[in-house]
Amino acid sequence: MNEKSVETIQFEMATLVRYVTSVSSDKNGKLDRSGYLLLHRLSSQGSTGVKTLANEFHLDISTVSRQAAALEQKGYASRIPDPTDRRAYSYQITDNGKKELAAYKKERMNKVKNLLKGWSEEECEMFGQLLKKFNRSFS
Amino acid sequence: MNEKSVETIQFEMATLVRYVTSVSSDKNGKLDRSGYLLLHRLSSQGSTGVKTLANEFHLDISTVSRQAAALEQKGYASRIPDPTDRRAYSYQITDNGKKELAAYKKERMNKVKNLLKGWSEEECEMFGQLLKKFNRSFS
DNA sequence: TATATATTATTGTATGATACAACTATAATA
DNA sequence: TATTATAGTTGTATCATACAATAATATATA
Repeated sequence: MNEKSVETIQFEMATLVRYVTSVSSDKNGKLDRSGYLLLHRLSSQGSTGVKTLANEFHLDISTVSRQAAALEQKGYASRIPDPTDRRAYSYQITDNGKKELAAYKKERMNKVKNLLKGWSEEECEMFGQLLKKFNRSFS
Repeated sequence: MNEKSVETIQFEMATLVRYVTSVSSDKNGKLDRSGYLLLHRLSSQGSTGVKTLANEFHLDISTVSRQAAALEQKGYASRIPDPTDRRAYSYQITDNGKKELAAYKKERMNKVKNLLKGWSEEECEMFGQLLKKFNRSFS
């Protein structure tokens, strides 16, 4: 394994996170990054409870619990009691949530598109696939 | 611009940040991610004040001020008064800071190396370069 | 020179994202 | 039935960030 490549990846990864972490602070009770990912999951793979979500995301249940509660509070998801297990709930995306998810995604895509100005088609494709592959390796 | 690529990048980027953001919680007063980047900067480009650092990092001065104070508190950097301007200070990495920087970097590299198992040399190289290019586009 | 303005940095306060620990309620098991 | 396991929430803590207010000093202007 080429040390230099690993070094670059490691450093640029930290740098990237610093950039992306800069609070977007859209405010107005809209979606935030964590809510976006959660809502995306609910939208693309259907309703489920916080435990499952936490496992999938490799996050603590308490973290997801709060994120889900925030989504519900904003009206983007609804908390539905499990009829077969009175401890359990599942979160389901609402129509309003679908709208906001689409809007937020569009906004994110515009930002990324802007950063990708001057990139070739191949580079974009490659970058996306490598990011995806890297993320898969966390699981 | 291929929408699909942008969509992938945008989504995987959010996912990546979620993974990396998971609190490492090494504790013990050691380095954290922000301290690592700051110390790296001080090490590779020399001493300077928080304003310059904040500009370079695209962070608020207050954020860097706290990060620098944390480094000083841990003994990894020292706060040196500017002899020509009594408002100003520069932060200089200490020997202890150099040691900790090297140790932290090594630790990070091991983690990344682990995630990169099974990747080809070319993929690693490409991923590093694309991350770098993407980060440059923030500036 | 005296006053006004700009600059460097710190500190107070707030939010987002996360974890761990304590707890409640319910289910499953021995 | 008594114990243990499970789903979820809430309290508390840390890291990472921003914005606003402030202190001290430097620079510019009247």
